[in-house]
Amino acid sequence: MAPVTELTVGQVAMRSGVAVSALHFYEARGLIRSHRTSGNQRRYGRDVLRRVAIIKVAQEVGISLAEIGTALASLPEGRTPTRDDWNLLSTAWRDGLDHKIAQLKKLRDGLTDCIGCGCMSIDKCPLRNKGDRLAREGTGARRLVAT
Amino acid sequence: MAPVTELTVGQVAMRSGVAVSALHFYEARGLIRSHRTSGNQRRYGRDVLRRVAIIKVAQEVGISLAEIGTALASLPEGRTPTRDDWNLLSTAWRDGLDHKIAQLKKLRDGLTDCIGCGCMSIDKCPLRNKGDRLAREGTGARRLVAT
DNA sequence: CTACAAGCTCAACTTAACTTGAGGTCAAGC
DNA sequence: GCTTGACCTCAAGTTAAGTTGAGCTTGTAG
Repeated sequence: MAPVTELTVGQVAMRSGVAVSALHFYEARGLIRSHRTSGNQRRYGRDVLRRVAIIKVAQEVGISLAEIGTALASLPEGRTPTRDDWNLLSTAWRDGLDHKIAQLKKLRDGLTDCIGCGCMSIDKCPLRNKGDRLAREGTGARRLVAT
Repeated sequence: MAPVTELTVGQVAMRSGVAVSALHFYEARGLIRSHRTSGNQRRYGRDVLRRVAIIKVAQEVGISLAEIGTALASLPEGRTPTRDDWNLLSTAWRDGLDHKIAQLKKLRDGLTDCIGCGCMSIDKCPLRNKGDRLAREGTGARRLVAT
């Protein structure tokens, strides 16, 4: 009964709101997968929509495609992510988000505290030191919110 | 009395914790400035330390170098930023920070709400839609925390 | 059966924020 | 007066996450 309703790239692009080129890109990165028609055109299962949705949400939370890829790879291959899968991922990501929020708050509070002092001394300013510690958290990441 | 104690790039790099190449880069971007010795070497006034500190803090808060440059440009040319100057900048940036924190919180809460639903439908999931709106906030910015 | 939209691949371009390297100069110690 | 380390300039490379374009193939509507 349920006709497996395969989707073309264009359709996925339209329904997910990401560009076709981005879908190609995600596929090259192993984040999504497709099979091909006899004419070499991509066809996607419905699960791709959910995967793309997850990708976008995760990105907004500040997770890199690489990390998203790792997380998605942990899901049963080719299966539509279940509620439990999603549960796992979102919980982990939410924790990361909490962490990030906490960091920003610290920064903001430091900013507030520092408004009066005007020192910004590298050695003495609490804001600077807080910042340094923050900046060193990731391994060699120089991008702002790499993690 | 106060010997104006000029600093070399190397010294600034050491004391500020940023690479020499980064200082060159900031200078090229107009974020800091130096004058040259007869032998064409850079010499910095002490104010550069504060400027660099401001740059780093602002970056951690997710402000781009371009924006930082604009803000710094509004400071009296060549003067060591005063407490009032810093006050102005930090207040403005703190507002941005508050905004960003609020956004992330919304996202986190959406994530929490969605844990059970497992839907992630593009059209119906509140998280997705919230995210979309968020993503469209900046003008064509595709980088995560461009603003 | 023929347009023409939609797909395909692959390479190159984009932006931010730097880093790395090549090739050459300056300054300070011995 | 020479060696060594810090500087200088300028060009090219790097990463992330895609986009853009060229040149070619598919598929579908009329």
